[in-house]
Amino acid sequence: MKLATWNVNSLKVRLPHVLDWIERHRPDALCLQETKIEDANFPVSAFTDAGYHAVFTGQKTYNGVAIIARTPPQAVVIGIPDFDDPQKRVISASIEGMRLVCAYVPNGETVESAKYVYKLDWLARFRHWLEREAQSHPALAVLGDYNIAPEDRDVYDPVAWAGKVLCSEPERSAFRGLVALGLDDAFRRFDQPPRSWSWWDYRMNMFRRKLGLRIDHILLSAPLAERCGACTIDASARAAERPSDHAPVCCELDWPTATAAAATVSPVASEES
DNA sequence: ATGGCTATGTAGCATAGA
Repeated sequence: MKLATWNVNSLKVRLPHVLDWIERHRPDALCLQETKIEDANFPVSAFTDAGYHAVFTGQKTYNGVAIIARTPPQAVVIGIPDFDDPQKRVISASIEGMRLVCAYVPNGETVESAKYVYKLDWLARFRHWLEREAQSHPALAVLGDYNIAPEDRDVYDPVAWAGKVLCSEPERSAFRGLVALGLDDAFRRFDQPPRSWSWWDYRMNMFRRKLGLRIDHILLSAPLAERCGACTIDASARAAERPSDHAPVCCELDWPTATAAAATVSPVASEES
């Protein structure tokens, strides 16, 4: 079972990249952020043709999230319930007996910005909702662009970024608050190369210079975390022609799936069922 | 080097990303 998350920074521009990526990696689910596309224009058939189902909520120009999955996502919920946010940042659904939350956390712009206040308020509401979600869904995965570098080792120049947006203590505290719900940062369960990033600024040749931040994360509840065998960042996607500024983050779980079960069921057994 | 690069909406640039 493979789960992934990728901020594509426009699904219209990045659709060929995404189709190529799912063809090569065959994730069971891929969470997308910054689709920047209205629902009426979502490229449903491109994913259907690739053998995937898609659920999504989007808007023109900004934000927009989607879950692409090999099996039909069930019990789809748009947004954070009881939070009337016009910005399309959250979609959640169930597949293969687990609950997936796809999130695009606000950027915040600068710590002096009103957008930063919105970001912290948004994160508080997100946490409050996830606390209940974790209770009702023991197998919970929260994937997305958190726009938070949790620790100094997630930043290419922690001194220069100290206190800045994405690295400020209130943001890091909010991230730890999510972890405190029993959600484990899958990437840090394993030995990783030092200076692992998921985002590189388009400017100043930051990718070529290997200067970035790790701000895209997969958080797993205990039943999933203990079955997680790997978590990696596919930085090669950032080297593509016309890339997103983010790379996909991917985790593998030892988790039974319907497709795997169907392959192991004998013809006789399936006739009896 | 408070710029730089990319995408969108819209027809010049402004806004946003992080």
